[in-house]
Amino acid sequence: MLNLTKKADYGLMALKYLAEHPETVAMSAKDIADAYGIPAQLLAKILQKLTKSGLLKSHAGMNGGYALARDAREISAYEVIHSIDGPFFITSCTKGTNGCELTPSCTIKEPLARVNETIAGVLRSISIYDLSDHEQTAGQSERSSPLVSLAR
Amino acid sequence: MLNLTKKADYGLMALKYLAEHPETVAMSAKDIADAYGIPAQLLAKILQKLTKSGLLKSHAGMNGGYALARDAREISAYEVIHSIDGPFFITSCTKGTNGCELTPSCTIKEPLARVNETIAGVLRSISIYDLSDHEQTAGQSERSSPLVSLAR
DNA sequence: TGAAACGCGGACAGATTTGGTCGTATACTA
DNA sequence: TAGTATACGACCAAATCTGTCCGCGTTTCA
Repeated sequence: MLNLTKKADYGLMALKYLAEHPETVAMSAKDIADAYGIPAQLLAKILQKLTKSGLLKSHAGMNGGYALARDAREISAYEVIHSIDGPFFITSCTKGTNGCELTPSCTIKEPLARVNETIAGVLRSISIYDLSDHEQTAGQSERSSPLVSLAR
Repeated sequence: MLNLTKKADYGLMALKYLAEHPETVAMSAKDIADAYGIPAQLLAKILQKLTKSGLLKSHAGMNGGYALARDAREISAYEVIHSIDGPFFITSCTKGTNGCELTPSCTIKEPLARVNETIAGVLRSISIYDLSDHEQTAGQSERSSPLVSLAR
């Protein structure tokens, strides 16, 4: 199906939300969850993962919560998805540490590995900032660089 | 996890196999399954789907089997995946016919829809022929066109 | 004309993944 | 020390995926 898990969606939404509220020092998992109507405890676990990956900073205790560890422009969708869902591979055989032993004749994964890398590149080129609504819709200044360039 | 299902893998492998044996009039599902060591009955159902989608031609009866309905260059990986796994969307909310009603605030899917379209474009640009081993590794004549070009 | 080889298609069971909850421990603040 | 928040593991339910079984229609060939 080639789709992200709901967890990754939630993670992206949460980071987007944080990016849109830069004035707030920290937002609790519950605040964000309520804003989007997603399960608070589930989101909490997702944010914990993102914290462990270094994308978020956490602060326990009263008035605690989460905040972006870096500028929204410096956090790519790829990092978020990778942190939550783990390394993704388009082919199911590339999963294990050892290639598909069962089907040594699976010669298909070599070409698809390039496709995989292309998709990863696309996701790497998207930042949380790109996802968020930044109202200053002036000229598309930093839109000059192509999102993808794939050479063989 | 953003990966293809095993069925899609199997389907691509089977088409690749057919593309590499153009001299054969028809190959039975069992033949292909044996060649790769994948479950024959499962592959049979996959090939049936591909037949219904018009990517394969089938022939029942003795010495029957499947053959590519078009030239391998004219069948894209996108078509194969789409036939087997159905329409894929990177975001889980874009799934239903109606957007995510539960979370009307899910403003994330709009930017990701473009990513989705990019990935689809990549897959559309890959043909079964690209996957197969075509021994005439002369000059990369038809490799001049870029696989992806994404403008905003 | 009948048997063998093959595609067609639904039903279904087992395995795996995902989504979500609960409980408890820990950290910080007032 | 009470209250609020993160941290983390165990656990369950639902959905999905993988694979099998079975009966049927079709074609070929002896």
